[in-house]
Amino acid sequence: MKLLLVEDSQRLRNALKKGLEKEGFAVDAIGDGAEGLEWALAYDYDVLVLDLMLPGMNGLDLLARLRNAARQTHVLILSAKDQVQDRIRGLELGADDYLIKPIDFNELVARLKALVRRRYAAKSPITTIGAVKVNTALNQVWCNDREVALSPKEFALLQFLLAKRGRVMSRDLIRDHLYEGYGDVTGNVIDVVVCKIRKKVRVAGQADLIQTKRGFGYVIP
Amino acid sequence: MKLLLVEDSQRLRNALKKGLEKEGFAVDAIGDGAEGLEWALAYDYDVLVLDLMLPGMNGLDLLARLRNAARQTHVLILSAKDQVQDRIRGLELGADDYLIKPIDFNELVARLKALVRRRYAAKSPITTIGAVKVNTALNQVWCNDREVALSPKEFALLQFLLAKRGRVMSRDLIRDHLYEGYGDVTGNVIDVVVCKIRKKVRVAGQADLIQTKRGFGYVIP
DNA sequence: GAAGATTAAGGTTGGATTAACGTTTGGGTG
DNA sequence: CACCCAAACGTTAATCCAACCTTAATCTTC
Repeated sequence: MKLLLVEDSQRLRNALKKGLEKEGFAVDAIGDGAEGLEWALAYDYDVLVLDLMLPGMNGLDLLARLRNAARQTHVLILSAKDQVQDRIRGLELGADDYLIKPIDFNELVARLKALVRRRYAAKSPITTIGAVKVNTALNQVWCNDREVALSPKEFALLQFLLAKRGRVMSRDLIRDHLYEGYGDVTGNVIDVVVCKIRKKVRVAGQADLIQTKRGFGYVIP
Repeated sequence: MKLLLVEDSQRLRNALKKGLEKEGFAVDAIGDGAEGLEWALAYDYDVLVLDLMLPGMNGLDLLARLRNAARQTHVLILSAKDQVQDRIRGLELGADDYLIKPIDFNELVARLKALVRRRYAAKSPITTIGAVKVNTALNQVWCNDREVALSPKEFALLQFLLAKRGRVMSRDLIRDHLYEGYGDVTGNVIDVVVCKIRKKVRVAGQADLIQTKRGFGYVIP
């Protein structure tokens, strides 16, 4: 899940980035409003976390211009306790949710996941495919009623393919969704991660959860 | 692959033209903004590479007018590092991608190819012809409600003929689209691929999806 | 130092390409 | 008009190479 974080304070920015990455998000973190808008317009993020007080360009302006460019990216606003008017304005401009600083990290994660779920039109955080059950809210995977431990990256990949279920995802697309920035990651990383997931989530006598379409990419059918 | 390059500096223009032609693009290179707009409107380019700093007409104006004329041509912007505002404006106006000077030529080529791919993939995703249904978004082909697996090359060829439906495509044209850059592909490759597609997508008692116009090429009528 | 992420290397598979040969087409000729 | 021939096209089989899978080693991070 690709996430853009636009936040003034470097302390908070770094802390959030780290925490969110542990939760399986691929985070691009920007400190400047104008630059943030640039990134938001240039790429297709799953969700945007937006502080309202920004140098370069005000958070509300950023949001307005994003919506003006007809972008539907889900946006969660971070605001101070006394910025009631701004918060209202933000929701009017098409923000999808907001949190008041100081932030409860777990609540932030929960709300972000809800937004992502909404984006992919999944009603429930739990998906069951054959003998495999995935809970995207708790980052848990069950296989034949036994929990299997996936690493953050493994889980992120599984979750992404699940969100795009039925569609074949090329390695390029997967890479862009699992890693920050664009196009820098090379090699066979994706292959290896897929291999590991398969090994962990394998049920004897059954087709693999993740199938490969040679020359195109991977799918969960 | 028809490409329009609108770039002020003659040095860069010539260099890019040569390089891109070596990569298999058919390049029209223009140095003036107003003239560039004329060309962009006059022909149906696969992709437009647009410098922002131009004599005659500003690159952003050019882009605005192009979109104003309802042209969907994919546009890649070239800008200097400090032109953040212009870049944002460009993306808002409907540019599809941008690169910051100085340009990494390989990255330029990679991104241009991605844009062209997007162009041919993002038409209407589902086409039905007789008993055959093609979903270009999912890389799937259905024949009599049974999915048939096409290889990447087979799919690319089918997709190309579909995009040009009704028009007879010569082997040369097809080759140029399927084998960008490498140029000298000889032999009967196209014939073989067509044969394979036909075999896979054949419906008893019905004319083949792909028809051959002897001496001219292939069509999907 | 332990878990996870990434790179590297080897083995395997299947698509791409070539080449050879069979088939059709269309026009020229008696 | 029937025939023939050459070029264009169709099909199949064999070879080659790129994509893929897996394991192991190396690099990061906490």
